Amino acid sequence: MTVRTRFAPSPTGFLHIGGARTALYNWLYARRHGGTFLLRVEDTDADRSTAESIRIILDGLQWLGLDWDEGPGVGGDHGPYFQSERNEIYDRYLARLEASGHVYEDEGAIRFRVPDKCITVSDAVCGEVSINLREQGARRYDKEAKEWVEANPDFVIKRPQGGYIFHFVNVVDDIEMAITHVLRGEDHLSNTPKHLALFEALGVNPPLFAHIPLNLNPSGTKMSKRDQGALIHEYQDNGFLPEAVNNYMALLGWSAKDDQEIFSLEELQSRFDLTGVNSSNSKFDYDKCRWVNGEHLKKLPAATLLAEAAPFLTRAGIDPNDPRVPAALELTRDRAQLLSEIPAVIETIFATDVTYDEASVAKVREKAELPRILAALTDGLADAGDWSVEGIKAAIHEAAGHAELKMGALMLPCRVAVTGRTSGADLVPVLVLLGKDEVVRRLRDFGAMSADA
RNA sequence: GACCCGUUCGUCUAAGGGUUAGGACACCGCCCUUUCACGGCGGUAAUACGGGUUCGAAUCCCGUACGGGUCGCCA
Repeated sequence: MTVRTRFAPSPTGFLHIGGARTALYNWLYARRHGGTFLLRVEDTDADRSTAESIRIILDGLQWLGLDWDEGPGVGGDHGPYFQSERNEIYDRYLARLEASGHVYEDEGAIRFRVPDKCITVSDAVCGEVSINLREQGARRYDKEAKEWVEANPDFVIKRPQGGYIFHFVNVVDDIEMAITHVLRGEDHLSNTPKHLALFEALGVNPPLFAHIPLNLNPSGTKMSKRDQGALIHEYQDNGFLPEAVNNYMALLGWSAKDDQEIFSLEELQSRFDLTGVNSSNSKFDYDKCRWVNGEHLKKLPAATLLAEAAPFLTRAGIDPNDPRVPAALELTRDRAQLLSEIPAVIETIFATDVTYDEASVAKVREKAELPRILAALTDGLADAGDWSVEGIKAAIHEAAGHAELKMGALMLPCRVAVTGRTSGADLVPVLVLLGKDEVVRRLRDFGAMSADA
């Protein structure tokens, strides 16, 4: 039997990390087993679904690289893939339930007759879970009034106005689309007996269910769209790599059972397994997510790094086509965890004016011998014969000798004079990229500025 | 509130009856680097609690506490 999994988002206007992770697990499972991953849009609630809100979700999946084999834009033999276009199919299934006496009308709505028996979900992650829907549904807790009210355990599957309800369309579509494995959030575990009852009434064997634990925010409550890291499009804006986001999402709720933390998508594909999915909720850790991104950044091929960083460079006023950019980018690999942090590391190379950081300047001015250091540096570098890493090092070394100081004593003043701050990219390569004239000019300017002050 | 699921360092997790309870992020220290980082080494830090079962429990069972979820003519 070929594995068929699906991601079935409802268009809410954003792709939430919880949804994205569900999509990832389904995608990985299908890819791992040579199966089919399909995308179905659950837009039965017409108020919320707009072309725009659907587009955002599709864009998010595309950015992550979670391509679907059937669904919007690619078609397939089990379409249409929008629930809003599948009414004729739902009508047909409803007719079957009517014929077998499983439904009845109640004030215009159609209710499904819930069986009075214990229904057991055999879940690949949670084990066996049993519920009697008739007993469970006989009363309902009114949260506002904080009291119990009588309830009809037979749940509605079609509104008086004609629209079908989630539980019903979800089951019908999983049948029609021949879904074999349903991996979804644990918030659906309590709904699953309803779905099993529908499968049984329709005489169809249910798919295998695997309810995955939820991702919580750092305070331990459900991630809302306001929580840091909740929205996929923000990862893109903030300078994350899609592969790193997939890596981190995979780690939230799944383990390869060894000590590996950094995975390429291909590795994830070959390693992902339901037995590695754990059963308790996890809290989102933005710092670790950043670290994972940094690790991926270090491994990126030069050309890819340039392509990924380009929009961020442009935004910071650096021309990605500048011939010095590839070399400059190499200086950022150990210093930036996000693409968005890259410009700050190297912008001084491309700037026409140095921006001096007050604290950094103050630190250097504490030194009594600063004028002597700057003079030695300026003269030494101006006379440097070979403007290369080795040549510059030799020149600085020589300058230190003339000033009767150690080379280390010159490096920080040089850094502040040339770049404006005490921290940044490896200094000597920066000097190389800057060019001798510019470096000497900056040293002179800083020297003059310090003499005035 | 009823029902369901869960509980190992602050966080993500490993250990499926016998380990000095392992790794990673974060944090702290040392080393390396004549700059800034990376890196290396080391440290602080966990089996929620109480009962069983067993020669032996993080691991199996029961209870309690805590957390999450579901209880719609939302998905």
